[in-house]
Amino acid sequence: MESLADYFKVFSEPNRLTVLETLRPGPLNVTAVVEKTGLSQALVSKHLKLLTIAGVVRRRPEGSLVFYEVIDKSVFQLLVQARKLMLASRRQQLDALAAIL
Amino acid sequence: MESLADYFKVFSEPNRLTVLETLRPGPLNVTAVVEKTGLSQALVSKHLKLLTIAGVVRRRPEGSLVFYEVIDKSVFQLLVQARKLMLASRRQQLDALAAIL
DNA sequence: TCACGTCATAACGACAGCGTGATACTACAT
DNA sequence: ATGTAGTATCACGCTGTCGTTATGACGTGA
Repeated sequence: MESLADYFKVFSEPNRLTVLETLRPGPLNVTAVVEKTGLSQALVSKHLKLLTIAGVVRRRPEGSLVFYEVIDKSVFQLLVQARKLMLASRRQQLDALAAIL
Repeated sequence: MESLADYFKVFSEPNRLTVLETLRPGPLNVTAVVEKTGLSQALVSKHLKLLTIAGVVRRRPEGSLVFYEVIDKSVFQLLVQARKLMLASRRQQLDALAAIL
């Protein structure tokens, strides 16, 4: 996680966001995430690894299972704020369009 | 701007963030941004176009110049919050490392 | 009209990241 | 020991995007 851009990059992938959302309610092991998301196991593992490296998620082996959980739930605040800005931007664009037409 | 991931993608590029930061104090024309950032003119134009499409920035032609300005300055709030989370994540990682060693 | 400064776009090569299929690794049960 | 379920990783093809160079388009002043 060198730059701020790299940090944003973590959340710039739909499937990765899906995985992250899956962990919102609480810790899950890999297979559970696979089932909830419908993504392939290899892909889920990759995204979880990336989220771990990014420090967003914590890895906790438990027997033969590996549980992942969100370290700081305030990341979801970031998602919320981003979504708000996104929607506001859309409105801005529509207004600009209306001004032209 | 389909998904939330796409919105994050807007801020996941170092040079694009640099351009955006340049516009923080106020509107600038393209050449001014080029000079402040040291990036090539073509590249700056591209990033500005993307930021415009994303609804982050507004394009305002004025004579032979084209000024760009940030529409909603609360995007910088997003950047700040992201940076905080990023730094917190780093601390988490160091703590985890220390626990192992 | 011509030249010039400003900005946008096209075409291209380079590279990173995604998703898949196959395979390795690990813990546990039989 | 062997098998099995769960997880990680490798190798690969593919697509998207980044940055550059070159060129096009537009407005302005001589």
